[in-house]
Amino acid sequence: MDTHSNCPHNQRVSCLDCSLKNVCLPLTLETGDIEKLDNIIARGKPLQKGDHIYRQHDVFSSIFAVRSGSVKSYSIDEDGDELVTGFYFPGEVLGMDGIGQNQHASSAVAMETSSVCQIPFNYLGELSQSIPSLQQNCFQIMSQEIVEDRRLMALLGKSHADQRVATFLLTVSTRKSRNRLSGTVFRLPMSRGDMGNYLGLTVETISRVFSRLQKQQVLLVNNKEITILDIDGLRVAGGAKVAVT
Amino acid sequence: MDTHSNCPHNQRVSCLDCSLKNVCLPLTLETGDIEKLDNIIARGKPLQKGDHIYRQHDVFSSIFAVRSGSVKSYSIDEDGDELVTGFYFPGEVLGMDGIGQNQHASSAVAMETSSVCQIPFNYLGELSQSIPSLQQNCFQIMSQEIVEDRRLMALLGKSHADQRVATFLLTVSTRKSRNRLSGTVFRLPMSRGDMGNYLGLTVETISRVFSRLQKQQVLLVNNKEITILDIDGLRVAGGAKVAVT
DNA sequence: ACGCGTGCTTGATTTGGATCAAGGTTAGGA
DNA sequence: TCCTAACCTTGATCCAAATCAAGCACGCGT
Repeated sequence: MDTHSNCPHNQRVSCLDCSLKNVCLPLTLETGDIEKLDNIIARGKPLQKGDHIYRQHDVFSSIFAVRSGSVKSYSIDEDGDELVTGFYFPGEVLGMDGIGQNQHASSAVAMETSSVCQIPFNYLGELSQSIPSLQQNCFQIMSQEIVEDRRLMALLGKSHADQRVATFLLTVSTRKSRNRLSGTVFRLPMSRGDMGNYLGLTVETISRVFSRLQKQQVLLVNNKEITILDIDGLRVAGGAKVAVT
Repeated sequence: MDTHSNCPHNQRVSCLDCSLKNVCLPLTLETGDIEKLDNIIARGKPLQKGDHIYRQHDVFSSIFAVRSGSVKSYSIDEDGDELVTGFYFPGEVLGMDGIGQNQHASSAVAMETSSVCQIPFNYLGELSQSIPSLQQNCFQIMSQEIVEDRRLMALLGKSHADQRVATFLLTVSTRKSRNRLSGTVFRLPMSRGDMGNYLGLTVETISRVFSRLQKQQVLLVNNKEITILDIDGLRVAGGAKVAVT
């Protein structure tokens, strides 16, 4: 196993050395406190595409932070249908939907080779008792998740197909940028099916919207590789008013 | 002002005496800890229909628990459209979407004469440092909010009008029952427009679904008064499989 | 009590996206 | 390397809910 520290799937990196420390859970922590957090975090070996991090109804014990790769969360409803509930990129935290019921409300699976940090929740709770800003961070991350879910609900409730897809791409773009990656040229790790499921659209509709946006010179689509040619055009497709200049 | 303790809008009730203590924030607290929580909670005079509790973009400082009446939360999007994000009944906590950005992501308004308990969040955070189960409760309430938002997202993403309305009514029924109120005969405090907005449907569709369900002898609708005649029928309309007996 | 406005219901028409159908492309395994 | 299965694209048709339109009922303030 490669332990060279610049390997993105490296297991041994401490939060202190992690390139994500400013976007992940340690967000506002001081060096001493990061070390304490560091001690409770477990880092498993890299996950392969299709490997599960946890499964729906598993007893809840930890939350997870994505270090590299990407993760999809989904649940199976009463009719046996899959329901994609979220996508997670490096620096993002997942699993918090399990706290309330003490069991995971969804399953989480790697969409590509990925590595995640496991943060045992009872230790995190205890640690939060002595590090006020860590407790604050936990509240903030959960609150943010609520805000983003609300945004998506709005999108699902009142937007048309083009707007949903455009907004989704803009969201992904923003999240990639936050990790200092290109916000205009990126790879979408999920299938069209998963994207459609998440956005409440069929595969066919997703495909058609991509074709349409490409015809309008807004996007360049090459399978999963996306190039945003005209980000304002995408915002307009997403429902934004035309800039009054 | 009436201070008689059985008045539902009474300002002076302590959490200890409050009929909601088993469904609200004090959920798992011990008597001594409830007293500590009690000391930080402010109880204003009753709100009239249309009074705001907080407004979108206000600086965040407190979360609120509904004591009586009912509250609607909504936000205004970039196009100036109202977007209903939730309804809150007695014992339910609102305002947690403001923690992440330190400003409220939505506005909250009383849908009828109501009273709410104001819980200053910085004191609550401090108190949580010394009462582990209170911290745990806060995490649980937020986690539960995420789970419920996910459920609604699923509903908005893949369900038809009848299913959305049926599921919504079942949710309200469950929440009324939790407060030891009738789960089959109740008043919907919101307008058809707000309900439609929340469910991603138009007023006309809401109205038609109600008529349809009434024709099917599943509901009895009298303006805002709802009587559920056949709760299994409603579950079937909500997409449940027919019971195999 | 009356009048007015807001909110609700019902009907007719339109439309965006689902569904059905078929062919093309890509990636992974033998 | 080829084969196969999963995934993606494009076209044709259908349908559920939006939109447009009009009348009704309830509650509120004077």
